[in-house]
Amino acid sequence: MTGKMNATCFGCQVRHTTEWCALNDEELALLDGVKVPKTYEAGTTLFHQGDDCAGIYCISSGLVGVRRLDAAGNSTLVRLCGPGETIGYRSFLRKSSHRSTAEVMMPSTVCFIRRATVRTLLEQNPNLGLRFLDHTLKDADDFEDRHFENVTFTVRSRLLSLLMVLYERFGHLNENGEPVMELPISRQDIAALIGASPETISRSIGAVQDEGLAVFKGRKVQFHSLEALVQQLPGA
Amino acid sequence: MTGKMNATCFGCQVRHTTEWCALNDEELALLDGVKVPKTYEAGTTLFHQGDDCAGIYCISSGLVGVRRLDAAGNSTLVRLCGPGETIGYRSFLRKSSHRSTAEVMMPSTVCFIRRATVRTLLEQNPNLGLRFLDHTLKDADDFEDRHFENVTFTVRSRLLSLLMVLYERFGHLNENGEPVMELPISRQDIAALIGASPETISRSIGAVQDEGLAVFKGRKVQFHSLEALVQQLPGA
DNA sequence: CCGCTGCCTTGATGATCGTCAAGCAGCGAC
DNA sequence: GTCGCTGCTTGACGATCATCAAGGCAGCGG
Repeated sequence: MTGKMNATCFGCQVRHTTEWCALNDEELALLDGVKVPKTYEAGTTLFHQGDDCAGIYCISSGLVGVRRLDAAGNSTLVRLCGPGETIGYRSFLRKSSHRSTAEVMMPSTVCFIRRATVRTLLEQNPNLGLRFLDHTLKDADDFEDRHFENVTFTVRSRLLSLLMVLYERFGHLNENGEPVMELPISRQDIAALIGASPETISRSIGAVQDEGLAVFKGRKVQFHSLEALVQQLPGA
Repeated sequence: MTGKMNATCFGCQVRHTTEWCALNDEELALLDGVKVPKTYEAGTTLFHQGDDCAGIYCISSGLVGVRRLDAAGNSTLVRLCGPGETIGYRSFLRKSSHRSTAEVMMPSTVCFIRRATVRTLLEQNPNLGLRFLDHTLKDADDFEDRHFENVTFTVRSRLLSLLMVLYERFGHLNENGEPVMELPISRQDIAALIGASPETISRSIGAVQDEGLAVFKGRKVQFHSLEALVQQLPGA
């Protein structure tokens, strides 16, 4: 079942943040005609690691997690993608199979665009290619940053850093004007994201709580002061 | 001083592995006329973190290290670039300042190409843009892999992995048919690359040696058997 | 030849973090 | 309700790793 509001690309709320903002009306009509929008419930997988890349996915709402399997077969959350983000595009551009698994983390509506369609659009509109280039450049820089963080930060710092990133997307002020957030992912996934064991994360959260920076109740977090938290991050 | 052999792009040994393989003879002549080739000795820095991106650098021989400064001001080696690789191109494409410092690690000859020249070539030849896209895609995937490695591998595994990567570029068989290699970087830089302290690296090297996998003497390494070493890497 | 300096090693110690195991809270199924 | 499941927490322990400090060893200038 698909929500009425996002049924067409023209009405899509997040289009201007995606690669597709490079398209003109005619091209957008083409895209609109062949895209496959769908709402998924949490737990669904869009594609599996090793699958052929059949096309790319454009998230219109919700949250999708990208996972990778290690040598032992354990699935590790590598990153999160939200509304306005495109996934599977790198495998598409490299004409290779998927290097990771995409799993829906929250109820989400996602549009699928077949490989052939994207190719046609890319040939018609060179600006679309530049958008993909921009996206790839940003991804490369992001991964470089995260690699640097993992090497130079402690688990505690990485946790605080992740909390701030999540807050930017999922946080808000409650009725008392206090910054609060509902964590979109489990502690196990938090652990995988920052490269630590779930137990260590649990203890780290406890420590952050003891210092009065935030209060955790299940997946609900209430921060005492965002400024105090930012100050604790490496780099002043 | 510039070596005679690599004085022109047409004679450049590594051109077919660079982005410039997309250029036709006419475009190559343009590039050849304005490029600035130079040989640097070890220790020189090509550009500093935070500098404006004046153009891109194409390594024709030698080795260049990419460093980043952490909050405390320590410089940590992030990656190595060898002949046929282009550096500074992501800052150029994003029209931003350099996110890292490039330091010559071995005597190297490097060609500098001014920003305006690259722009002109990009406008003339769309294939060149595709080459840059490919390079960026590869970089993004590489960083994703390394992030995954850092999170899931131990220091020992990361060391062995790095040794194999270095061997592919700097290793060879000696007169007795044994695989040997001269390490291009210091232990401190090895430590930074894999995210560990120099002391831990020293001890890790000792352990690898005790197990008979390799013998280290200063920067000289002699492997007992590459197959045995590969088997020790995670993922069978 | 001496002393210096940078780089590497080694040892001792403690902090951090992973692992194993048990207990607990929430939650849906029945 | 209560059973069982899953995810989270806690404790105890050991392995790993960083830190501090001392010493060795080459290269180099005096």
